[in-house]
This record gives sequence, C-alpha cells and structure tokens, in this order.
Amino acid sequence: MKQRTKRRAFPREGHDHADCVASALDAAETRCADRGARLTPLRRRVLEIVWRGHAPVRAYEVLDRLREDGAGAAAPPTVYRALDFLMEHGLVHRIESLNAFIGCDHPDEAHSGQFLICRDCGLVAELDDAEISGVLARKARALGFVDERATVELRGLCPECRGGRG
Amino acid sequence: MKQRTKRRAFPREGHDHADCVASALDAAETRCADRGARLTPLRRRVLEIVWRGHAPVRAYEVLDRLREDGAGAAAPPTVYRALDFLMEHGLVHRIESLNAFIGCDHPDEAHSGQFLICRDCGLVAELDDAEISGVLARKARALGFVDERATVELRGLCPECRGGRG
DNA sequence: GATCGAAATGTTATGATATAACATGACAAT
DNA sequence: ATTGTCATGTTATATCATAACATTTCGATC
Ligand SMILES: [Zn+2]
Ligand SMILES: [Zn+2]
Ligand SMILES: [Zn+2]
Ligand SMILES: [Zn+2]
Repeated sequence: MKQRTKRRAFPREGHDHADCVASALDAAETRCADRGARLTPLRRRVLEIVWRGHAPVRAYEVLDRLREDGAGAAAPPTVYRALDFLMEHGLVHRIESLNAFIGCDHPDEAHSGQFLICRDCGLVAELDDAEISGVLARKARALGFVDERATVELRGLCPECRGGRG
Repeated sequence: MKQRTKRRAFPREGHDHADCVASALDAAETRCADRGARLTPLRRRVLEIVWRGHAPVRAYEVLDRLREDGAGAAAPPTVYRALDFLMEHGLVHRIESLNAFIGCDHPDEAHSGQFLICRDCGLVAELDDAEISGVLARKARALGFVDERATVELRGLCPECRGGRG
C-alpha cells in the first residue's frame, strides 16, 4: 500500500485530512481490485463518509449524509450493507463500545485492530500490535480457548487532551 | 471474598451452578455492605437473573424474567438502572460485542475484565490477567494515551466446543 | 445485442437496544 | 411530621439493526 504521508497514532489537528481520505480511497480501490470485489459508487461514497475524520461515525450519520447527497433515496439497509461490505474487506472497523465505524488506514491484510478512544475529543487511533494480539492468543490458548477475533478497545485520554488538563 | 468452590475459566457442564449463584449473591451482599451501597431486592433479583448461567444475558431477557415474577410491573429503565448499579459496583460486566451482561465471579476490586466468548455454545469466561492489562496500558502509554478502561473480548471456541469439531 | 443469472440496491416494515423526563414511593435523619 | 435523598414506576421516544421481498445493474454467454 502506498502511504503518502507518515501516519501517527493520533493525527495533528491541522493535518492534511484530504490526503488521509485520498489515501484511504486509493487503498480501497487497490484492495478491492486485488480481491475481485466491486467498490461501487455507493460503497465508495460510504467509505468517504466514514473517513470524514478520525472519529468514529455512526450508521445513521452515514445515512443522513447519503440523504443530503440527494441522488437516490437511502434507508438503513443501504448503509448497513455497504458497511458490511467495507468491513468484510477490511476497509472499515466497527467500534463495539460505541456502535460506530471508523476507516482503517492500513487495510493490508485481515486484522481486527486495537483501538484507543479518547473520551474527551472522541478521536480514535488504531493499533495493530503483534505483541498485544500475541499475548491475548497465548493467554486464551493456555485455557484451551482458540481466539478467532479479538475486540480490543481502550478508553481514556489522548495526548492532546491529556495535556489540556493534566 | 469467600470462594466456595475452585473456579475454572469455563465451568463444567454438570457443575453445581446453584453454588455459583449463592457465592455471587453472598459476595454482592458483602461488597455492597462494605461500600455503603444498597443491594435492594430488585437489584438482588436482577443480579440473580444475570447469574442464570455462564452465558451473557440481555437486558430485555432480564425484563422478561422480572415480568414473570409478576409482583411489580417492570419497564426498561428498571432493568437498565439495576444493571448500571451492578456494573458500578463491579458485580456485573457488560459484553460490548454482544450488548449483553454477565455476572462477575470475583467482584473484589475495580477491574474491567477480559472475556473469552465461545461462538458455538455461548459460554463466556472472564479473565483478569495483569499481563494483558499491563501490555495494553504500556502500549497505549507509549503513544501518549492514558488507558482508563479496557474492553477486551475474544471470540472463538471454548475447550468443549473445540473438542467437538477439531 | 438479446438473454440470463448473480450481485447490488431499493423499499417497507419491524425488531432490538437504550434513554429522557417526570411522577411517585420508601426510608432514614432531624 | 418534615425534609431530603435515593430508588422505583411510568410514559414516551430515541437509537441501532435486520427481515423480507421487489427492482435494478451488470457482466457473461449465446
Ligand atoms: Zn486525517
Ligand atoms: Zn485496521
Ligand atoms: Zn455456574
Ligand atoms: Zn469481573
């Protein structure tokens, strides 16, 4: 995957987000082409909406944006189907503790991600740390449990917000 | 906390579950007394319902059981308030990826728990592993993020179900 | 370029989860 | 008994998600 700019866990406030979006859409095109999946205009548009920022987006927010587009109608199944597709192909992740969705900035291979969620500003950073997934799989395995998918979501304060109030 | 029987991550099918429930209710009484919290009959009953087994229970299932009790009416806020109380005092945990609740078998101190969820039989085992919480806090901290609460939920196959199908 | 099957989207309805807002009741301290 | 606090009851609604079926799109094949 081509990466136009160096990414940081929590992006700076003034960063070039148009570039984040462009990278994500490019990566999505590539990934879908590689996998023989069809990134239709609707799916592409939903991905773009999810990439509105670095905070998770809820399904009905996506729905509202689609409706603002005016073009076609839009109903919940439209949104959920597009999000399912995007998740299936690793382009977005679902944040279980927020019932919301966030774009993946490295949709390279199958991964469930680990998320740092700032309770103050709402920004989310994705990790994909092998040591974390390793220790989880190992501890589970020690109890005879086979880990297939890990949901890891940490809630707390991001560097910016921590600075603001100690 | 008094522990009547040695617990295992995934309890045996034929174990004495009445003992699990009794221990949990005892521990809850003790913990609430210690903290000056009121474990009212309603809250106690909800806790008992959540402890129906070792699989998570959904809020509206709790509601249905309460209604079967007949006594008072019951509406969603009744259930959610009781569950909030129980969570606040560490007696139950919420499983975010299932929108469901499970009793805690070691409500000793504040902890968010780590959960192994069997996709086949639905049983859930709780871990409270310091190495896991340690590596999560450390990795987060390395990025300047302060972890306040970790949601860790692994989906996969428990020992019983793994045995059944390889 | 017609036909066809599969995939995608549209459409309607409903199910499932959760909370807001306000009224009433229980209870202990004064 | 009065008062304040906490708990619960009650009504309504917000929010999240899917079932079921109709229609459209689109590429593959003839
Ligand atoms: Zn950005
Ligand atoms: Zn990712
Ligand atoms: Zn048991
Ligand atoms: Zn616990």
